[in-house]
Amino acid sequence: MTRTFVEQARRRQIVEGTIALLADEGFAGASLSAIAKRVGLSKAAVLYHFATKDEVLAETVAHVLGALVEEVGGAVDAAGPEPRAMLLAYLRGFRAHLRANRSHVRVLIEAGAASGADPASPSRGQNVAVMIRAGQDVGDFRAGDPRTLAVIVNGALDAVVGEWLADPDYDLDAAGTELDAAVSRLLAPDLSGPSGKHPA
Amino acid sequence: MTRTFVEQARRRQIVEGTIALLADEGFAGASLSAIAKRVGLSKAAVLYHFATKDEVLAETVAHVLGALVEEVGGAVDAAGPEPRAMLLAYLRGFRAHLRANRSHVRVLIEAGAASGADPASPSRGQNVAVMIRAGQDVGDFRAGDPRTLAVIVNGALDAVVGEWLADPDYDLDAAGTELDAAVSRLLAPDLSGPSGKHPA
Amino acid sequence: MTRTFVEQARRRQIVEGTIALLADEGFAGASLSAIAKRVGLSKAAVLYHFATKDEVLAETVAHVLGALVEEVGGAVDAAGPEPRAMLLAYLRGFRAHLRANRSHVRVLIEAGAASGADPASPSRGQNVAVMIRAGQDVGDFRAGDPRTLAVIVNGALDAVVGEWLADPDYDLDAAGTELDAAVSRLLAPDLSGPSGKHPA
Amino acid sequence: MTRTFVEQARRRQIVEGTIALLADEGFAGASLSAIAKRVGLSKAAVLYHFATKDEVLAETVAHVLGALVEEVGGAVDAAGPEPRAMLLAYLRGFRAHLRANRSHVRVLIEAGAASGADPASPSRGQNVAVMIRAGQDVGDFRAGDPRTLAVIVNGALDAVVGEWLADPDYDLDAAGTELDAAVSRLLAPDLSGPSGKHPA
DNA sequence: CATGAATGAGCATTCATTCAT
DNA sequence: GATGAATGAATGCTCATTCAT
Repeated sequence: MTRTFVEQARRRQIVEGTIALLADEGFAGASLSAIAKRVGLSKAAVLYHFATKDEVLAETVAHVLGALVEEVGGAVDAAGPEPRAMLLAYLRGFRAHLRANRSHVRVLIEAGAASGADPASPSRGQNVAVMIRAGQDVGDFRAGDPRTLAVIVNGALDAVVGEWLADPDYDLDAAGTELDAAVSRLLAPDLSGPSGKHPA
Repeated sequence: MTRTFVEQARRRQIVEGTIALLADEGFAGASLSAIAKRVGLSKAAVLYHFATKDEVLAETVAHVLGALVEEVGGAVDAAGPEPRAMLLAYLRGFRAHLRANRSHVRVLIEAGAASGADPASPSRGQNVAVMIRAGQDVGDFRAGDPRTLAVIVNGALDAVVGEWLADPDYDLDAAGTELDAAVSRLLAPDLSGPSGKHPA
Repeated sequence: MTRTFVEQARRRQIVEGTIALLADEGFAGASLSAIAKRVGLSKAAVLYHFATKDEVLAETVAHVLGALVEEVGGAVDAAGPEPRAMLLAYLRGFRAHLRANRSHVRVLIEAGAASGADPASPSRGQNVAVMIRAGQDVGDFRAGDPRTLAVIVNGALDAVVGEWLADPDYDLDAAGTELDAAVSRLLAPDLSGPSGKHPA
Repeated sequence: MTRTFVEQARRRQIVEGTIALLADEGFAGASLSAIAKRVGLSKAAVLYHFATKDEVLAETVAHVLGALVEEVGGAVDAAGPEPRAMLLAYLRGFRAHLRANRSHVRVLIEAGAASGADPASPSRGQNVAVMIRAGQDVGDFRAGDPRTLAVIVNGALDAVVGEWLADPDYDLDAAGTELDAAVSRLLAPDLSGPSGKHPA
């Protein structure tokens, strides 16, 4: 179970190469020999460090997801405890992380499309839903099913990043500003009345 | 060039089977023999009706996309010329079509993820952008880059449908109502001033 | 066994198409569907007239061979009975027939290469050998193993025609004149002595 | 680029097996699995050493051709510089090499029939033509188009070897002696006059 | 007579995986 | 640690042939 330092470095190296390969060719083009060639090792060497090709891919996705969660999670935590600020930090941190790690985007998209509905683990939706519910509780956000609102917010966020991936000329920062405003508006409480209570 | 009626029926039957298979296994599992087994034919028989496996997949995607475009496009056109009504018809028609054709959803998702950014052809974003711009011109929608707003709306819409695909217990109708409201809000013009002019 | 007139015409038509196809693509490219397409029939229609694809090919080769034997044989018989004149008629008739039926050449070459050594049936060599032996008996040709001399003459003849097939600019008539001279010389009796007697 | 010694041995082994297979079944029967079975490997193993089945066949033909050219070319060069001696060395060396490598013959025949007109590369004819022209220049050979004379000589040579391939009882040595005599006669200069000048 | 439809066998090739070294 | 060698299973596709109509 305990891995030597060198061993960990080799695994990391293989994962990095796989990310780069996935960014260029997608999962469909990620054969074991393609991975090996990218990393500069033999196929057998890759399978020496990983039991299986699927393990390589799983760890690659986990790594991408982990990096995202770590950075974005940190930013969100740092922005606490007001829900509005946390949600904003989430939106901005998410975009910032992927702008800085463009090659991660395709991994996330295809991993999401292949498996469940949500690219970044099922818990992503839940985390955002929790933030939204908290905002509703303090009256920052309007009423509405938190789960669905979270789905909407995440969907919009993913779509903006995806558009940038497909078209590098697309201005992600400008779009991000637009997105922040849109999320603000769609979650803004009604002017009249208290609302605040979430139903479902 | 002209195909006999029976021939068209067979092709249709193969396409339907492929849709069902893709819904269950995704593109990665859609080998020719899997398709053939699903349809109840031999591999060679499938290739008798289609020149190539890729042609089967292409026609399948085209069929799914065509059905979507036809129904949703019809609903939008019927909703006539006010942009708000058209956009609402788009959101509702899209959900209604996919609720009635659940197996189409995964085809759209994976087809979109594989090719460009947008599942339903690049023009989907443009069509929605045009509706949004029209709404801005008549003062129904607030200012903001139509392209990004369209990306946001479509992203939210896709995410809601995707959530329903991943979790059949998810109440798509309730979520849809929530989504309509959210889109309304995020596009609603500011109370003060006319604005209405789109920048980019 | 007895075939109707129409039936024979259809078979002939298929054979002609196959000859043309073989001239263009060779045996390797002569799939049943390629044959059918060339003739303008369905695969099934071809197999209605012939039990088997191999039967099509066999009859095609037989037809090509038959045409050759008939014309050349006629010319040789007409030139008789002097062996020298007959052999000359053979050489000229062979070239003339293939110059007039260029598409037959590749059929003969590939049929010969695929099966035994001699393109045009094993008996071709024997017939030429008989002519040579006759010439030796009357003192027109020098001594030497008739079988080998026949092999040499036929080999030279085939090579000249093959060269013309490979290079349409090659002057077959000039080469033919050269060949006739060469054969004359290589079979010419020695000036001194009687010889004439064949050994083996 | 550089291949290990063991790797070269394996490739050679596969090539040898392919030669044997081609001798028995011809190109038409040389499927990859037939090759693999002959060598005692799996199909995948053969494709591990060669990128492609066509590469196997190409290297096989190249090997056969190379061995022929090397041995015969060496014999011809050693016989130099008189044209008559060189041509004789060519005829004898060619037969000797193929008598010692019977399995090569069918490879040469079918490779030649498949591609251009001439089994052993287009340059074979040219090389012989050059020898003939040289002999004409020194008055050893009679006048006549060197290209056609080369075609005739090579055709006769191939035919003799082909006859021996088809009938193992055929006495190749006796036939070779006969062939040498025949070529001598057909190229012998006229008794009267010098001639020697080649026209075309 | 002729064909559209269908199929099983075979094709070359790719793949993830195993193993001796 | 790492790799070259090898393989069985699966891939998309072509083929000659069958058969109901």
